[in-house]
Amino acid sequence: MGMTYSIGDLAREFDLTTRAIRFYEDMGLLQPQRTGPAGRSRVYTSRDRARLKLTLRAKRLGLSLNEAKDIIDLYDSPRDTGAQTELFLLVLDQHRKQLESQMADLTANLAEIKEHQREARALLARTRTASAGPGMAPPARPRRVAPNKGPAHAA
Amino acid sequence: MGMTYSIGDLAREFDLTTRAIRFYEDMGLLQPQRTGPAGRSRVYTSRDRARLKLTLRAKRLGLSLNEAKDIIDLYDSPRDTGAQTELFLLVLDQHRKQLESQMADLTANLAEIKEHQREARALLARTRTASAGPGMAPPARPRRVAPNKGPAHAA
DNA sequence: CCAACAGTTGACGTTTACGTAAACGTCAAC
DNA sequence: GTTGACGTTTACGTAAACGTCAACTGTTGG
Repeated sequence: MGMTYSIGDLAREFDLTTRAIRFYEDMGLLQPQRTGPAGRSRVYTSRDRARLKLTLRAKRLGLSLNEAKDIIDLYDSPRDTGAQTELFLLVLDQHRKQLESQMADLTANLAEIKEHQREARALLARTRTASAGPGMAPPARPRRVAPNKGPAHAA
Repeated sequence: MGMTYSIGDLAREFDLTTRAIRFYEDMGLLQPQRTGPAGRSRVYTSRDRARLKLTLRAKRLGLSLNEAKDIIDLYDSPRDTGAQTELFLLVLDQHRKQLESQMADLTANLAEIKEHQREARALLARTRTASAGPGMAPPARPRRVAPNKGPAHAA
């Protein structure tokens, strides 16, 4: 509920430096309250924590901090009027399309990797059966070598 | 087969500046042949083109150029010995895990977006039926508003 | 023949996302 | 009463990924 965190708490939890967290504040991603004698220490709410979490996820997806901020701000922006909500939907749709195209990139990349893995495993199997290496190793581990049909790669 | 490209060709095709392409060369991602009188003009093969394509995909997934280079170089590195192939497989597996975790991020993000879309559409529907706006619009477009069960979001 | 256009090599500028001191305050523990 | 852990600000540094001139060269259409 009224859970709060120090800057060190968040740094530990998300494996960040405090420097980074303060930097995110400068970028407008976080707005911690202040406490202590002269209001020098930062206090983070669970809302801050949530924003930080979203920020890091966005980063892992290759977004800049500014892009992350735009999106996250959008998420907790007011939806008082119909117009605001319509705009919200519009932007969401853009964002969604972008993510879906990224998903395509990812899928392609993963497919390529799997193909390379198949090739490499097949190569290993052949090499091992061809030359009985030092230590005598017959069909060591069959490893599901698959039929290997189709061309090497087609980006 | 022996297809070649000028720097401008590639720039147009991939919507890059020639500066960027030359920069990628400096980073070791491309190694075009030279042509012309003093070998001043660059000529790109389809292999260069493929590497460029992979580079851009890696970029879209948030990788740095150096990371991209490491991976792409790995892809067309020699697999002469079993040891090399084993290492190759090892690195591929690392890379694959990373992509799969990114896939998880992406999926989570997409789910959140869809949830927000549902919420926003529901909000719009309620607003529209509550106040008959200027222009008289009854259940305009039903838009599949879904039952709306479960909490708002759970990152 | 000449302008226009694509290409070349530097070299410096810019933005992003922090790292790295320096220099200090505060509080609990020893 | 000082040490250590944690916090603070200000400020400069840096790596990545190009953008943006500047100052040419080569080539091609009119």
